[in-house]
Amino acid sequence: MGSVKLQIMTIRTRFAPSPTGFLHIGGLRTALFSWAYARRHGGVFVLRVEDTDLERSSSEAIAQILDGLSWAGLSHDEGPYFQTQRFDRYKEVIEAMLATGHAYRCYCTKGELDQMRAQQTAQGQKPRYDGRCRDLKEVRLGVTSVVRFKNPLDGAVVVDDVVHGKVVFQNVELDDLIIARSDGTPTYNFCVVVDDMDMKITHVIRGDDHLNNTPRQMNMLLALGCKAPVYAHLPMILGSDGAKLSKRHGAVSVLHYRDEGYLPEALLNYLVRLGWSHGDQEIFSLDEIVELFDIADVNKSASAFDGDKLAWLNQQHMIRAPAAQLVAPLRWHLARAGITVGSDSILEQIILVQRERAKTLKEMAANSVFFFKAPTAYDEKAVNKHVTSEILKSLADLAAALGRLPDWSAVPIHDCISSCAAARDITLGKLAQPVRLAVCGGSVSPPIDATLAILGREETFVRLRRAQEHWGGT
RNA sequence: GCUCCCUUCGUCUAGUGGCCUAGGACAUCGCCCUCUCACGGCGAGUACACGAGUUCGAAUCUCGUAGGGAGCACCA
Repeated sequence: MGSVKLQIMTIRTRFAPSPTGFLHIGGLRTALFSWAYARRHGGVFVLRVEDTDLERSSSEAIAQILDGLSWAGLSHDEGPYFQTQRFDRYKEVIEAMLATGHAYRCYCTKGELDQMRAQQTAQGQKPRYDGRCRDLKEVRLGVTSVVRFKNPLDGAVVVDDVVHGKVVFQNVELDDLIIARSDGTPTYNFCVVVDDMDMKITHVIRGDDHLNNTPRQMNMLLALGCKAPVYAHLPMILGSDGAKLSKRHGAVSVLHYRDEGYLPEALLNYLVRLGWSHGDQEIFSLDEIVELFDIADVNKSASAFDGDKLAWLNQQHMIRAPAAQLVAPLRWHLARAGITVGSDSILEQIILVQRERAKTLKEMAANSVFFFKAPTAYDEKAVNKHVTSEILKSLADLAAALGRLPDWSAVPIHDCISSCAAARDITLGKLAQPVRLAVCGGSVSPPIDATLAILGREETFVRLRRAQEHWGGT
């Protein structure tokens, strides 16, 4: 038919973690890119758990990965599928490949294979299966067989990668990989192929440590009469020292960032800027990421993780977010610091005055404990510096003046402190610092007027009196 | 060892032959703002891994070299 084939293809991406450990930022970024790409094109984001390694997979890891994704807000449209629940399907495909001659049984023992590899390595060759069982006619008794894929012997596979461009692999470099172990269970590379085919994945977005697996997967797809998906291999994320991120070295669970007081949108913003940019823009909302992100713009080189920039972005997001949105997480962090807060309104007020002086919610919580717990000690150095007998007199004046204020809010409080200072012919700072010490115990807090306003009249007087008594005696 | 990938300020990046004596951001340092701490504003230093070639002209194209990474399992 000569008509133009205009097919509306639904974009389908997938995130396919193996539950052998926690979800770390590398995995989260892969998930983010797949998610964002699907969202941008109105596609479907599939979650698949690659748990064929029964030994190393755990249900705790699965739960942890799911928690991490849900905290980050990367919701999937399909799944989670579990490879362990698809063994019948894999078996079926293996039988079919055996029948069509795309796969064969191999009776080589582990010992034989080890010996083969040892020999090849000794000769400076790449260790690989030499195909000795490829054309075997009869079964070998007494040895349980594995099943190998019959990889083409010549020609080349071209991976047309969205981020790397065309990458050519010679088939001679590829050997016949095992697709079913001697116990019949399927192996990773094969499961991926069957799953991507069955789940109609159109775009495979994954770490570039998989680039070398791709030609084999494409060959298998071809043997199954299936069109290869579009591949995009993302560069890796390295530790802050430029070394590979691993569990032993710097890799932590994404939930660790929640515990440290980071906003998921800030983490995602940080991750999307690793290997990708949009002009000079640094701050992206989740919506903007969905709207602007394109894998085609991702660059090829690995990037190092920079905690300082993450912290800066986190603060920027806290400053931009509606205060109400930070109430729940701040309450959570305060609770972790031993403070339970009922009222939303006081938390909103605190957020408004604290967010430009904290990089994380955890830090904000720590800096805000004094609002709920009177200081048990005063910073000695600061007291020596700011509290004198003269100041103590001014403090008494101020307490009296504050007591006469009809309206307890920041502006009148500020005017009151300033006029008190002016009356004594001292700067505002000279008076504000002792007050600050009295109410929060240290020399750092939000502006003194806002601090007292939030603290409330009663509490302010209690703390002022206590400090005056304390300092008066020394 | 073999195959594949990567290489712009300390870090993340802009840059697709002339707009580049290389732009932005984080970090660093200085100044301003200022009741503290911050936020914010302004400014400074700092980079095209190296070597050849193509070209009137190269961060950008080609080839080498070096360095880094991945893969080469009955792991994923």
